[in-house]
Amino acid sequence: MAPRATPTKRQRAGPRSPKSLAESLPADVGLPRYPRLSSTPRSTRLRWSQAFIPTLRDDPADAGAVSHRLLVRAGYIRQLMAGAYSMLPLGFRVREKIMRIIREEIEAIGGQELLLPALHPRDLWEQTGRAEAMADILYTLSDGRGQDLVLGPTHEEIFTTIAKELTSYKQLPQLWYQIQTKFRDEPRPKSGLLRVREFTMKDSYSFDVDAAGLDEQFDNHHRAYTRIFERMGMPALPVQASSGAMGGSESIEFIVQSPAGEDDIAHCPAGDYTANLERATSRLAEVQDDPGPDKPEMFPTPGVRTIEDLVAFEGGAPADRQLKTLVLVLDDKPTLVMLRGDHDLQEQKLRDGIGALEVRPAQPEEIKELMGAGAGSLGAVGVDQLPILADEALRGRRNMVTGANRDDHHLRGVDVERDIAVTRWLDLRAVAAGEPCPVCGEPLEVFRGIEVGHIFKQGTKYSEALGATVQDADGESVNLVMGAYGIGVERNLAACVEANHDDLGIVWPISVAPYEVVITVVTMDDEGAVDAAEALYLGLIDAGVDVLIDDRAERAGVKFADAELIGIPYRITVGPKGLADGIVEVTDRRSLQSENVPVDEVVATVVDRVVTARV
RNA sequence: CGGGGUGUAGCGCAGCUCGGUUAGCGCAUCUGCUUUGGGAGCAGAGGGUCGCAGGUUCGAAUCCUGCCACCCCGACCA
Repeated sequence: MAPRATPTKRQRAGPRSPKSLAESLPADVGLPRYPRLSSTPRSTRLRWSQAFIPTLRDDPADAGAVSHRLLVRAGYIRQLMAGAYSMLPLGFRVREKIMRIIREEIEAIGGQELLLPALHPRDLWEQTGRAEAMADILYTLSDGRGQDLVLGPTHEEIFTTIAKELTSYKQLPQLWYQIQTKFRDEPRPKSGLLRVREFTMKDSYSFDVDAAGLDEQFDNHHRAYTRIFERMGMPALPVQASSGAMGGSESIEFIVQSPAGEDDIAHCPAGDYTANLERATSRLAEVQDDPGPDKPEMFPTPGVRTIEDLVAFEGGAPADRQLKTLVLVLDDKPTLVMLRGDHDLQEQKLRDGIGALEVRPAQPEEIKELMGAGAGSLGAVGVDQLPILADEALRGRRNMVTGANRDDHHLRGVDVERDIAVTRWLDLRAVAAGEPCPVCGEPLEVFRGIEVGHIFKQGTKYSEALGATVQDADGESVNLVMGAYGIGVERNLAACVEANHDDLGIVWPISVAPYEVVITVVTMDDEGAVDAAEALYLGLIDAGVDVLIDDRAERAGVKFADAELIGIPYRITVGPKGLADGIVEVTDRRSLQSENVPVDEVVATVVDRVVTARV
């Protein structure tokens, strides 16, 4: 992975060092002056020849996701171990710009920045029950005194602890945030920056005296997040989501469509419904059942083990007339779960619906012992010793077919409500692509996406557990009503690449590009080209543009390819040919369109374009 | 956690089945010359605990045992 960045002969020799070059410029370069625009202040004068930008000619062998491949190849990141990445200078700059956008937008809705420790006493996590609930991802350690510690995977506990100093409703609302490192022992880190074990997160927490206040802060975040992702050049869809272990009443996640993502999203093309499959619903066609017999009838079904077997079996039934019976162990409690034969269980719905932490299928031996038959012949008819959870789609269904709890036998004529002692009705089935939108009936599409942000209404879960209260206007002590709002910084960086690249490399939106402009000096051996390029460089720096000058003693082709790979939005190509006619070339990275611009106008032209493109 | 795969120079790989000189190739790097507007050519050079540990053997990158790491699929995942 050797960097191509090497000092040129001239620089090693000395006379072309940045300082002496600047001094050597004619006094009347005559470039217009612009007010300094907001820009990353550091390293503005670092030249490519000295920059650590270790680009690779070949793709890394073990990178699957596009963003992973490009970020490694273009010299933005390097892996230290599974799920832990170093940010190289280019990656660092992009990360800084993303954090700046996030800060601006959270400050704009009243956020106050703080910084909390990453190291927490385990006690605090015991108090909210999450030491257990999140045990599998929690990094735990102990110090020299034997105190148990955890590395924070999120910071509700700590923010709430600080919020205990709030005493009056008059101090509310409060909106606190930090940008800080999180640690999560992901069982399977993957896809480069998309799923890691150590990462930076912007997490904000809102504190209000009532639900109305929370609603307002939640909506504020919804708007702020929309702006953040727009500014980053990523179309992100707000999606109804499961709150999972975070708890709370409502949550919306923001999803960038990408095959590298891990979430499946049901989306109505008409635009009026978008939901994570973990909680998506659809409108199902009504099914008309024949009355059927007065009571279930057993019939032999030799060799029938699956729904499909029974569809094909003489005297069987189509899948939507079958009852699928699953034996699951929910937090050590065996439970029957019933779905229509052609429906799949959405496990997160089950978790959310009954508040279970651990869900696993029962072992074959357990099933045999509980039900008296193997998994291919199960049914809920006559079962009274186990809880029975039934999917809503089975309500009112009659004359169904299901297993008889006797191997190689099934029951027909089952009336769900008459014959089965359903403990609870729940929405448990996974929506499939093509099913009708619950709002308008259009067929839903299902796609994969990356979760780039998630906002939660948490209510009083944490304030209750930790005793964070204020007095309201009536002098009553009430629990703080909380919301929590997260954005993963590096994951956003990767998602941005997923959404902005082509065959040649990354195509950064100007708002987060490590440099806004690269000046490519075609030949370092042509003094005229070098001098002109350096003059443009200084002019753009003066104008507050983030500009990189490619002063390497490389061939033009190498410089062009690298500029495209690392994805700088504008390239100014300076070479003797053009200069003979008084022009340089300005190339737009996204369209790859070039145009000739007179040398003495190019700073103004490019500054204008950059400023317009900044958001 | 289950299944599969891979560890040899900065990166990408061959060599291993069938043990035997100083362990190779491409890219990258360094030196020189030539070249120079789309990943140059020639000549020369540097760079390796062959993932780790143990074992078998006169001799191990190669065979055996154990361990570790990384990748992919699944499970899992605020």
